[in-house]
Formats: sequence, C-alpha cells, structure tokens
Amino acid sequence: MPHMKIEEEIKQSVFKTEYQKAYINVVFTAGYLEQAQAALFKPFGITLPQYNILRILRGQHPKPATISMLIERMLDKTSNASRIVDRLEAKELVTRKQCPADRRTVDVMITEKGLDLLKQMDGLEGGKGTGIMNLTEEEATQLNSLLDKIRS
Amino acid sequence: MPHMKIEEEIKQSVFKTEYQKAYINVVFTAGYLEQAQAALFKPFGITLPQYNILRILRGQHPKPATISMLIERMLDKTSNASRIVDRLEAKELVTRKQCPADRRTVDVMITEKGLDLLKQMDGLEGGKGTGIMNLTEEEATQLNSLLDKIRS
DNA sequence: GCAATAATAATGTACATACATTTAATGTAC
DNA sequence: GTACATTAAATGTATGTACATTATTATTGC
Repeated sequence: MPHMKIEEEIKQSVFKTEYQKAYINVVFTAGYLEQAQAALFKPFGITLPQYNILRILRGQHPKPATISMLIERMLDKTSNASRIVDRLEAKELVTRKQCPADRRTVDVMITEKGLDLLKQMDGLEGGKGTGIMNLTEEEATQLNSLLDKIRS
Repeated sequence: MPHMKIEEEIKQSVFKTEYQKAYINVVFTAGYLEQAQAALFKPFGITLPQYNILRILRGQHPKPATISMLIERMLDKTSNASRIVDRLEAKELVTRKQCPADRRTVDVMITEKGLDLLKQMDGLEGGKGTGIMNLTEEEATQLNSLLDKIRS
C-alpha cells in the first residue's frame, strides 16, 4: 500500500513543474481515498454512489425525492441516478413509484432496511480511516482553501 | 460550470469537520480536473488512461513494453491494461505481438501514428487549462506536501 | 384547444474500474 | 521429467461515468 511521495508512487522520474505534480497528485490522492473508502464499504454491500444516494434520501425521509433532485445533490452531477436507484431498489433499500401529481417524475424513498443499513454505516462518514486524518485541522483548512482556489 | 466553494457545489448544508470537508473536496476537485482534461482530450479521440499508456510507450520507444510493465507504471495500478491496449490497437496507435523469449508476455509498441498523435497532444500535459494554474507556484508546492501527507 | 417546446426519467453504447476466474507458459521441487 | 506452483495476459461480471437518444408527460404560445 502507498506510503510514498507522488514521484515514487507512479515511478515517473521528475515532474516538469509543481503544477504538473500538483495536478497528478490531486487525481492520484482522490483515487487513493476512494479506494480506501471502497474497502470500508465493501462489508456493507453498497458502493459510494449508492451510499451517497441513500444519505440524500435519509435527509428527505419520510418525504420522497425525485430522480432530478438526486442528480442535483449528487457529487457527480452527470452520473446516472436512474441506474443507481435501480440497484438500490433491487436490494430493497429504496422504493420507487410514479408520482401522481406529476406523472413524469418518480417518488424515490428509503426503506426501513435502507435506514438500518445507514445506521450501521454511520461512523464511516467523511473519510475517517482513509488517511485524511493524517492532517492537522489547520492543514485540512489550508487544503480546503487551495482546492477551492483550483476550482475558482 | 463550477466556480464555488465546496459547500455550494454540492448543496450540503454544513460539513461536520474540516476533515470531512477536505475529504470530499479532494475527491470532488479530482473529478473537476479530470472532467476538464477529458474535454481537452476529446478532439483527439483518446481517453486519459489511453493517453497515459501511450506516454509510457513513448518513453520506452523503440523498445517494447509488456502489459505488466504498463500496469506497474500506470497511475491506477489495478486498472485493466489489456483492454485499454485493445482499444489503442483498434485505433492503430500501438502494435501487440507475442514475445518470442517469454511466450506468456506480449510486446506492446507505439506506432508512428501513435507518436504523431502524442506530438499533437504535447502541451495538454500536466493539467494546463484545467484550473491547476490558478495556484501560485508556492501554493502548488504547499498542496503537494499536504496531499503527500494524506497518503503517508 | 392544439401544436410546439421543455422537462423528466429511462435506455443504449462506449469506456473504465474492481474483482474473480481462466488459459497458457514458465519455473521449481522432487 | 513430471507434478505443482507461479506468472502473464486475457476474459467475465458487476458497477459506474459520459454522452446521446427516446418515451412520456407538462407547459407554453398562439
């Protein structure tokens, strides 16, 4: 498992600039964090996108959400909420039924089983156990402002 | 297109800790950078993983590389190099033939067409045009050391 | 009211990742 | 030298993303 500087990780001799290195470093570190989180999730039988949808649904509970509301709130806006809901429905973690008021839309709701699963998973939240806690709180703040600046 | 702090981006009321925020911020920013880069790549008809493999092959040229060598050097170590090479071969950007010395392995080599394509794409390297250049050089260095610490 | 437009969800295709399995070739133990 | 283990690559399946298209329903303009 990775415990190295980015140069060693990817066996690339030298980076031309700090920018190039930072770019690759952000992408690489995200992969690292996602992989660590996936490992934590595995025992529970759902993936991170599925978890994120369940969390949104819990936030709405007992009100239903529509697919477009899910897309709006998801981290990755272009992802395909319909199909993720398919899989959650197959696992009986959510229900889906046509909304009578606007028949184009679908009411998605988390089930008791879904709420139970989330309860079990509370504590995995926010990257705990993934390496993000190696930072001091001050460093985390600093990192946040640097990342915000990249997207500004 | 995103020009906001992370809280606004994902419409999540508040983060419990700076750590949780940093975690989501790294993952989200990586997605942002990757998407920006994918847009730059689109006119050239290859994806980022395909580009990364071509770059490794250019580094070896005119010596061939094996699939396991490609896996070793790739950013994402667990990805499926065989199938990415399939697609590069279909586009005639690489050749693949069984190695006589060890018939388990395959010699993968970049073609002239592949080298030409990379030449056209030089300049897209290292996240130029993706937002990473919003940082000062000092900030990029700072970011690198924070990310290294996450993975340490 | 009806035709054109917009919105919502689902679906199709290409590509990628994660993980397990399979096939073939090589190495090793005995 | 034959059985067993190891290595290299390919393949299968489930999942996800990106992007385009389709079907259905609402809304709008007239």
